[in-house]
Parts: sequence; C-alpha cells; structure tokens
Amino acid sequence: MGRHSCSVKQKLRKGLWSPEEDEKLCNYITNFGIGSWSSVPKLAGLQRCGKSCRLRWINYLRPDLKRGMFSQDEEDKIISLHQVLGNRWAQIAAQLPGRTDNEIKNFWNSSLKKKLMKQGIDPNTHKPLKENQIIKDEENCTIKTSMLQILPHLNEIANGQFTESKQVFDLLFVPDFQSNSNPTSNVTKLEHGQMTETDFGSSSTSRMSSSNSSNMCSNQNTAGIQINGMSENSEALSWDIENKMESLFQYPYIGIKNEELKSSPSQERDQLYGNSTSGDFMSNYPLSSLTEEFKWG
DNA sequence: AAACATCGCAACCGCTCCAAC
DNA sequence: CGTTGGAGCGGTTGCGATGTT
Repeated sequence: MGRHSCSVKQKLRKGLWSPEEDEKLCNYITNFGIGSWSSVPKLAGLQRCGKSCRLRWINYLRPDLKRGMFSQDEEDKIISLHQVLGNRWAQIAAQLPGRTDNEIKNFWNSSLKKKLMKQGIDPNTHKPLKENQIIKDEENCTIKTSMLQILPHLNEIANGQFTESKQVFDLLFVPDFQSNSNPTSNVTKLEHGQMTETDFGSSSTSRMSSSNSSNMCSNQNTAGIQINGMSENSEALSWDIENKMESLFQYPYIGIKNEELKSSPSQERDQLYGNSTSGDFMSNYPLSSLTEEFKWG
C-alpha cells in the first residue's frame, strides 16, 4: 500500500515504446537474459521502470509470440477456459502457447464478450441470458461457492446423503453470504427439483467496485448455487454443470491444480479432488454420472 | 471534409503474493 | 515474526485507427 508507481520515483519515460527502446530491450535480453527486471532498464540503457520493461517483453517482444488473429480453435479454448476459470487470464494464457494474458483479456473484452452476447449467452455466466433473467427473480439465499470445490460432493448432494455441510462450506470461498443464509440448514435437505443455481462466475457483477477488488480476493471462478427448494429450474443446473464439466475434461490441467491445490492443505486437497497425485483429479468424477444425477429424468 | 463516436490494443496502475532479510 | 521489495496479475485507461453522421 502506498507504494509509488515505479515511474514516479524517477523521471522515467511512459507511454508507447519507440523502436529504439524496443531494440535496446531486445538486444539486452537476448544477450544477457532477464535476471532481475528491476535492473534491466538500467543495464539496457532505458529510461523505463522494470515493470514496464517486463510488460513490453512479455506482451510484445518475446520471440515466441504468435500475434495475429485468434483461430477458431483458440477462440473455443478461451471460451471453455473462461467458463471454468473466470477472468484468470494468466492461467488461460498458459493453455494457449504464444498468446499473452493481456492479449486474451483484450480479445475477450473487445470481441468474445460481444460474440457470446449475440448468441444469447451471458459472457459472465456462460449461460443462456434468458435463464439468467429467470434466476434473477429468485430472491432467496444465494450461496457463492466454487464449482470446482463442490464437485466432489455433487453425488452426495443429489442423493440427499450429504450432511457434512460445514466441512465443505469451510472449504468454500463464501465472501458474501446474505445475512439470512444458513449454509448448513440449506444444504442438508435436498430433494429433486429443489436445486437451482444462479450467477455462475459472475465475478464482474458481484465484485465490489472498490479499487482493491482485484485478483484472488474477488470471487472469480466461483459459482453461486442456490439450494433451498423454491425452484423447478434443475434444467438450468444440469445445463451448466454439463458445460463446465466438459470444459474441465477438455482441459484437465487448466492451472487449477497449480494454484488451488498449492494453496489447499493436503488433507483438504484429498477431500476436494481425491488423493490421486496424477493430476487427473477429474477422473474421480465421471461426467456422465454427475450430470445424470442432476437431470432427474 | 469535418466532427463525433466507437473500437481495439498497448500500457499503466494498484493490488497481492512471496521470498529474502 | 514483521518488513521490504520484486514479480506477477487483473482491471482500467489512453490514444490512435476506423467508422458514422
């Protein structure tokens, strides 16, 4: 907090990079490597801050960058990954060789978002806009939770066998329960047709607009699951789960493992994903069985 | 042709994380 | 254990290009 922007400390250049600056940076890095970004500008003879150099290299000068239009395949991948990861651009970019997080983020904001809207799909939730509208009318408690974290318990929930709710809710990211919500009581009793979901991954709408809203603290990659018996809308849930699950299967390593598992104590990891260390945790939760549980005929 | 609006991209800003001390 | 500073991330802004009136 209160840290200066790097360009304030000294009189450093800002704005667009000149070809000369690009050349200096490129020459330096190809000859000496990156080392420490903070020392790069000095050593490369640039009036820029290290952060700016880093960004320029990563987003523009790196030799392995693809550039140019996104292919249909890349587009599909981005959509699928976004469905699961939300706005975790760096993780999405990690699955797309030659593309940068910035590039993908811009592409998403300028193009893909609109494209999905045109198709009647909410770009935040990846659900048909109409369904969203229906769900907005529901006023009961909304439990924000991570789809990925609750996955291991879907079968139990569907079968009404799930009673250890606290255990799971402790694992969940639940930043904004409505005050009247009681996760324990809401989840333990569940019957067919009593489950609906809302606001999947709606990080942008649920996020506070304060300046410190960024990054991990925002509930990107969260799912809102509404479980308290007032909707017939189980169709919506099965639609969404199916889509998410397919995405997960398509890209089983999407980076979740790296970050989320890293941050979970090992016991929780095992609870969440099974104790397989193969990385293929999704194999513990076959798509067909899970989605079938939620179709209920 | 000029003024204005919109779009897309590059870069910046502010934040968190994490390792080093 | 607290502090510091670098790295990295996501949101936002600024500006040139392009389209529209």
